[in-house]
Amino acid sequence: MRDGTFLQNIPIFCNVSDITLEEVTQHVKRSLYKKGDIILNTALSKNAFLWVMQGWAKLFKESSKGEEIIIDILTENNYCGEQFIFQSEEMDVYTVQAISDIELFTLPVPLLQKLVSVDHQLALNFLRNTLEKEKELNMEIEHLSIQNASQRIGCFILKLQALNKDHTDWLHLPYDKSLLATRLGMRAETFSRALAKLSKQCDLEIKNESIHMNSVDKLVHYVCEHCSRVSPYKDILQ
Amino acid sequence: MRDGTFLQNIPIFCNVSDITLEEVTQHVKRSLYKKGDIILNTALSKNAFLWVMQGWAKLFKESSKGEEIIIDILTENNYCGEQFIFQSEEMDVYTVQAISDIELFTLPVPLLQKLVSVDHQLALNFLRNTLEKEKELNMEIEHLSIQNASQRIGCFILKLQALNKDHTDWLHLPYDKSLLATRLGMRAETFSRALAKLSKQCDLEIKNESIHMNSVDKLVHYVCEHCSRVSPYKDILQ
DNA sequence: CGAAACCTTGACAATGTTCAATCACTGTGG
DNA sequence: CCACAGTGATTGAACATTGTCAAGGTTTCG
Repeated sequence: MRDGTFLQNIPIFCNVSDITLEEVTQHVKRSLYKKGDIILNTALSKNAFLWVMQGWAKLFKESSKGEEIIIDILTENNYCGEQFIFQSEEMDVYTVQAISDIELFTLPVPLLQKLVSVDHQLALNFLRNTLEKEKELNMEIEHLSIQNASQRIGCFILKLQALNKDHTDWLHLPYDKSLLATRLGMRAETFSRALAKLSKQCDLEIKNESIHMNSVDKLVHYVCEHCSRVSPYKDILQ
Repeated sequence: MRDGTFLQNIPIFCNVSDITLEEVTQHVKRSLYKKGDIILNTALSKNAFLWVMQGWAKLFKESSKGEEIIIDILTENNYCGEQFIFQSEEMDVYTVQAISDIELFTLPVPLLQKLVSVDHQLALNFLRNTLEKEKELNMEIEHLSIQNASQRIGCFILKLQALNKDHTDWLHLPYDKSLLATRLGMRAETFSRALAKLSKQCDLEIKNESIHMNSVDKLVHYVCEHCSRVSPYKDILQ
């Protein structure tokens, strides 16, 4: 726990001052959780910055009617809690739950508030990462408007392939299909039908939660048809 | 043009150093444009940070098929071009056009790059504003999933009311309905029908582009039904 | 094995899109 | 002042997509 060398590979802490690194090292809490574990409850979430190193977690809260509202799903190099660094009066609190075995670290928000206000490089790193997030959110909005259910699923599969550094032949959906459906803005039933349609259209083999692409090209062509992105997955995938 | 006192009321430049303020004052370009004017073309956009002081502008680009893709619509205290401050290889360029008479200022991106890397307070201001934008984008995504067409229109009307500082009885749609439809993720025809439905449901009077709310409460209740926001317009409006 | 959770399928309803026709408003030129 | 073209807005009808509800199938795990 005292060894903070891993921090220097985290984009947020790249090139920050030795003092910052020292303070962070002293307060950082690395943890492992099992699938299903509650990582942060609503009381804790507003005081924690959380960075995922490996695995998957979901952020959700309860609506007034008691149903679960998914706010975000995080995987490696995603994070949450940055909104609390400049806390305004009213802030969304949420619960964070592991949806796979997961490795992560957390930091107290008050510490980050202090460090960001002092360490210029840290502020710049946060700015860069937040701008990147902003860009992704803009893409997501565009996709919700112009992609149909099958295309959104296909887009998710392509992102999964980009995460698949070992280039294994088969991809595995990292969490439940019903949760994925919610994440992609559709019902579980729609997901089921849309995935079936996609697999016919783009020559995918599907066995339960495993997917094999016979032709990445076909999938990219079907998914990225109307996308405004300068370089969609056409170029990212080999 | 030499007088930069107005800058201190712009959130981005609040409390920045005198040196920064001096540099910005020397390079800032305040401008007025008429409705329809092109403010930045695709070549210029990637070198300009743009802040709207009054009026409305649209950001758009051409898809591969030549159709117009709306990226964003800006009004007072909105801005664009912040993505270029940390330019990665591939960046979206766009065209900015005035959709009402408009007052704004621009700054060269390279200057901002330099100032942000030197002035800690400026970096913090950008970070705060970007986090705020991130929050708004998250709300927009939630709304696209859970609100129907009428509710999204109602939500826009409530935001318009929040901008209406003079508390005039009648609101005026600030730009074409067809553009507003696109902005809200629907077709012009759907917009037309959904607005008619909304006006019946929530007791609105509508004459061309003018809208009068007979009951803000009814509208808020209809629009914010499922919204996860801590304080929706219920509390913002008197 | 058996219960629980998850997924799929069918029938039908609700919502939004597409295409074509028409209407309303604006501004121009005769 | 009117005719007329052009733009934007509305409406109707057919269609496509997605949501809803209910039933049944599959997988997982004690």
